[in-house]
Amino acid sequence: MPARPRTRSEKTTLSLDAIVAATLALVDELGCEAVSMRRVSQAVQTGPASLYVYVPDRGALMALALDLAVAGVRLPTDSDGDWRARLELLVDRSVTALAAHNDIATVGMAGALPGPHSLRITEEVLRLLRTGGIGDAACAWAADLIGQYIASSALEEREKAEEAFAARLDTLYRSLPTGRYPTIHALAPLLTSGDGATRGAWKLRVLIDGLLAGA
Amino acid sequence: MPARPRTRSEKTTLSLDAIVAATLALVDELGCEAVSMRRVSQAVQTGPASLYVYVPDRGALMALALDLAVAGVRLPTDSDGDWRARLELLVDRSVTALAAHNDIATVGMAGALPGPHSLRITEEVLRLLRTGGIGDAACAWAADLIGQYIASSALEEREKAEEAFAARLDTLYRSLPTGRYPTIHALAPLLTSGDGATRGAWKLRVLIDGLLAGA
DNA sequence: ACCTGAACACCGTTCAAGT
DNA sequence: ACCTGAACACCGTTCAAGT
Repeated sequence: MPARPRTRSEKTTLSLDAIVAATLALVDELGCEAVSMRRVSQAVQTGPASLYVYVPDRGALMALALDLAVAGVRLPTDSDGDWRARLELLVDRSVTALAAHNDIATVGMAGALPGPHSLRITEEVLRLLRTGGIGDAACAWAADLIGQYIASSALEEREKAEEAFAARLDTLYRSLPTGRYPTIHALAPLLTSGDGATRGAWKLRVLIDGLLAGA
Repeated sequence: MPARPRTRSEKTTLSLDAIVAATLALVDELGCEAVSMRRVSQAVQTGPASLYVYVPDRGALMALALDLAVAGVRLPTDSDGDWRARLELLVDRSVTALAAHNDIATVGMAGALPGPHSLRITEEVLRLLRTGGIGDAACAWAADLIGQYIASSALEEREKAEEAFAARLDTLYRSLPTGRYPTIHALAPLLTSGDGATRGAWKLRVLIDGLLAGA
């Protein structure tokens, strides 16, 4: 076989998709804070300056990675039940998708504008709430509340260090002076009990119950 | 008058309190991301290495600043009404305190352990929920949910750039293709309507209604 | 004993220069 | 036209050396 006359060896052509995918993979591995433009550029085999051809700055790149994290979320279908069952399923899938990518949800709370995949989920949340007969203004605010819930819960449920954090919290609670913190002390076993999914389902139920109570 | 024989000129003695206060002031001014150990050390007139005598690392310093941000929150008293009114007041005060310090709430979501002032608020939230006759397990999970709500809302309501962000969101929503995002398009005016406080009060009401519905 | 200068191994971003 | 080396102005953290 003839020697291949490539100039760039194994190097894949640079593209926005490749850069964003590499970014998300690094977030999975190292967490958002440790993902630098330089590390991303290494992962796609260039220098840091080359990334700026595709992306205006680090924040925009992280926002793209956030949107990619949520790209695979499937919207519930008719066979998934009534509007409420479908809403709970959609929210749960969104939390799971984000939690699977370490602390990528922090990007959303940092004030990035939502990308197309996030918007697709927001659109469906709003549509389901309306199907449920919630008033328009309440839909708008409820979608906001649900968005907050998704981001917070994704952070709480993320795979890396969830149980480790719970254990540190538990130790803290038990070490607290009984005099100043009697209730925390009394409820300490409950405060860190249950896995993320169970707590999440409970919280989401509370949230929707509250919505319906006010309607 | 005699020449003062000071060696260190105007320099205040270094102390943990001074360092934490300087850190929070810089967060107010620049935002968490831009607050570096070097800038803090400048503000207290030393070199960066000196901070490590008082604090193990940047994360711990930010956690102390977070706790300081919430140190001034007054607990509601008997004259503030029943448990629910008092809970709503306490949560509102906590959100306001955090929102007054730029994006300091991000530190909480980044997984810092709660400091004594945060714990004092958690203790009172739990106590009030119990007073309301909520079951112990529900109290524990509800306190968690309320904590998430406080941090998220503080970020949403922070003074810097709240209205600017709402305007950017509004522009985005209106620019969306009607075909793919009909509901967002239809509700666009409502999605960014209302000031932070109004939305916050509404959300908190929903949350507690939901708690009571499930009890 | 307490403090810190200087160094190490990093950052994000820009821009002149190269192909 | 597209890409990037090299530089600029920063980082967090450590530790040997000073007082």
